[in-house]
Amino acid sequence: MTAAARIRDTAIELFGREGFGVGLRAIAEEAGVSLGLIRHHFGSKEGLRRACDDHAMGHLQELQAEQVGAGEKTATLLDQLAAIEDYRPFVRYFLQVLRSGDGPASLLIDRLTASTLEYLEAGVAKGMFKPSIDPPARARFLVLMKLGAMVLQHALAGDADDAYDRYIDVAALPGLELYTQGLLTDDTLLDGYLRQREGSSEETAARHERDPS
Amino acid sequence: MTAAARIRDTAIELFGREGFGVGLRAIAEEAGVSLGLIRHHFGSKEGLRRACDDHAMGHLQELQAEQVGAGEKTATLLDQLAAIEDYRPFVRYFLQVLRSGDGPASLLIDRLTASTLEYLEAGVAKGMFKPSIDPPARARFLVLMKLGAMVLQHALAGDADDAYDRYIDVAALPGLELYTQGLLTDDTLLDGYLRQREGSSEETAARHERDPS
DNA sequence: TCACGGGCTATACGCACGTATAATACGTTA
DNA sequence: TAACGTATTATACGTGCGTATAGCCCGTGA
Repeated sequence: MTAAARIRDTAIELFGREGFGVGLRAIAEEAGVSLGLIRHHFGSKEGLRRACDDHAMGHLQELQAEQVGAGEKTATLLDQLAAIEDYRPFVRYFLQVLRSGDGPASLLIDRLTASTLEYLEAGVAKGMFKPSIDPPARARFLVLMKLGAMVLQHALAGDADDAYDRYIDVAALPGLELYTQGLLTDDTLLDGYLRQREGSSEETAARHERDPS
Repeated sequence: MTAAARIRDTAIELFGREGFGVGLRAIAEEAGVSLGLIRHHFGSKEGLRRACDDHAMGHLQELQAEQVGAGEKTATLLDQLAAIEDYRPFVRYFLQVLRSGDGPASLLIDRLTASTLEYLEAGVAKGMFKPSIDPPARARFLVLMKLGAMVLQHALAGDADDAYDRYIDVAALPGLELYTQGLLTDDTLLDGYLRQREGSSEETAARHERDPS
């Protein structure tokens, strides 16, 4: 393996375990190279970060293409990745990206939302999932909740290796229960919200009628 | 207002807006004091951090005691706080605490879980919420998802001021929908999980029977 | 009146970081 | 063989950080 690739992989590992605050010297030592070589190959810390992003995103896209339509249960793509030991460094890296918020975080969320939407719609067609009033919004919401919980759990666990397993332990039952039976006993809150939204959107439409700015 | 209090409030504001990586010099300038005074009053950066934690947690507890049982809709305590302009700095600070994962993050989650559990059980008693197989696990799960989504949204928005409002916009409808009707059309997944769990816990019990370590 | 202590400041120390530069080792090509 | 570019290293620079120290200002009590 070329030294540049080794540096990149080490960086993904260390960024994932300790966050992007980790120093280049630590990465250099862990990779068994000098500090200068990192700079030689990647130009700057941000350059190294970009290379890590590209590499990780490439892996994600690759797997996304492979497993399209292969999912059966309620597992998201990141779940499937985390279940495979070899991909855990990437999952950890992605969680750090999300936690930092910058860089390709929105891109990552958009991609996972898209694949989730696809998966949900297929499930709706098969009669497995209930239809939604606003399918894209539902997909995004579910992704946001799921990833958020994973990020949080990961942060709480002090980035321990078994953070993902512990997440599964605490989330499996309540998640299935919520997905199966919901939480509310009647529709009044949802109906109320829908009526209110309809009202305000009509107001908005009326305003636009008068002054279409 | 005493200078120490001004430093503390400024620190909560800046830590909340820019994260705990912010320098003491920036805090000192914003508070209109010298760098040394922070050290004089709080000993170290960690001391200042502790003072901020205590102050924010105190506010939370205070409000928690005030509003016990006052909640009506599906809003968590942090929602109620975020809705009041004056408390947004505290909400931002709490989100940063959760994001960092260290310090009182678990304590914060435990407290919110406890109040959520209380709220859920009251709702179950009133026939508003469906009962759960494992109420504490459900409460913790809901808190983890909700807070996680908030943290994520906050991180994505680059800590913009309207992050919370944008969160409400995207989460209100899908959230109500999920809470009202669930996601799955039948109970097979949940039943399957329960059967499997029962089986493995019987195995565990049997193992403990033989070798109660 | 004078010593004293706490609020407060100015300045400096040491460290870790990302960055920059110069030099070395080495395989490839003319 | 000689020239050259690439991989790689060692060392130094500048900066911002948290921390440390010495001293000033001033109200208070003996």
